[in-house]
Amino acid sequence: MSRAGPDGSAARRRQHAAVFAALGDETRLALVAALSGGAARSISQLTSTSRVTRQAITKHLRVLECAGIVRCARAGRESRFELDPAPIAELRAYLGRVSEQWDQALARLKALVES
Amino acid sequence: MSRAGPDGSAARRRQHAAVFAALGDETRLALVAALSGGAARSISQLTSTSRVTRQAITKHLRVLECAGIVRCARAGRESRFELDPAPIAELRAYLGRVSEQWDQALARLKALVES
DNA sequence: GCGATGCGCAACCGGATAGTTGCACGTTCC
DNA sequence: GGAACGTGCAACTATCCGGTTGCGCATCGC
Repeated sequence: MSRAGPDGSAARRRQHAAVFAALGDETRLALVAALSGGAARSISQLTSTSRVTRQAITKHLRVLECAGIVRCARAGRESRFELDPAPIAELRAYLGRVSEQWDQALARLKALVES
Repeated sequence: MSRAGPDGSAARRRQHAAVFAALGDETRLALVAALSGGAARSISQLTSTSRVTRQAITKHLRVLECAGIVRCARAGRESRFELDPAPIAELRAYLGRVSEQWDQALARLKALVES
């Protein structure tokens, strides 16, 4: 398990797992989709299009914030949340490294068979 | 929340969430890394490089299998697991759509400011 | 000032999950 | 045949997670 994968250190893997886990929920994925439009939205706004309580949405937003996927800025009496695409881009790059490693393995196998 | 994001239907979102959740664990991420080399490995092999029990590894492999990330094939007395890169590629594409939507929003904002 | 709005905090609940241990069964190999 | 190996199944525990409710506080608008 400590074999060098497409991942860096174990700490890096832990970080990736945290972001994956944050995205591993339907409601949170919907929040990300709602925020991917670029506009910052308040908790109430994000709750209005959902079927669960404002508190539930708040918890989900905190999870996303801890994973770095989302940033919060207080504006008057409302908390406006905004997407931070950096962790998402990092995750995408990570998945790309996994796929790449897989493709290279297939290519090596193919070359071995054809030799 | 039902606003059209980079996601398709709600069912599609549910599926994505399931795969994200499957990857949202350090141990499972390590398993994926170990299997990304292309070779199929038995449970004992995968356990030997880990600090947890074989049973724990087995459970994690079942989770990955349910998410479609991994396939299992019985070979004699051992179960050999192999990576299926399709869901990972799909997730990568999904993250790409999120980033793209974000970039387009930024571009529109920039155009608006400069007009 | 006062009602309405938006939020945070805390407690609580049910179900999922990560992990362990113990045991039984098929398979391989000598 | 018998020992060693690789798995599967079941039970059990502790913890985490998603969700709700209730309450209190700050802020905005009239």
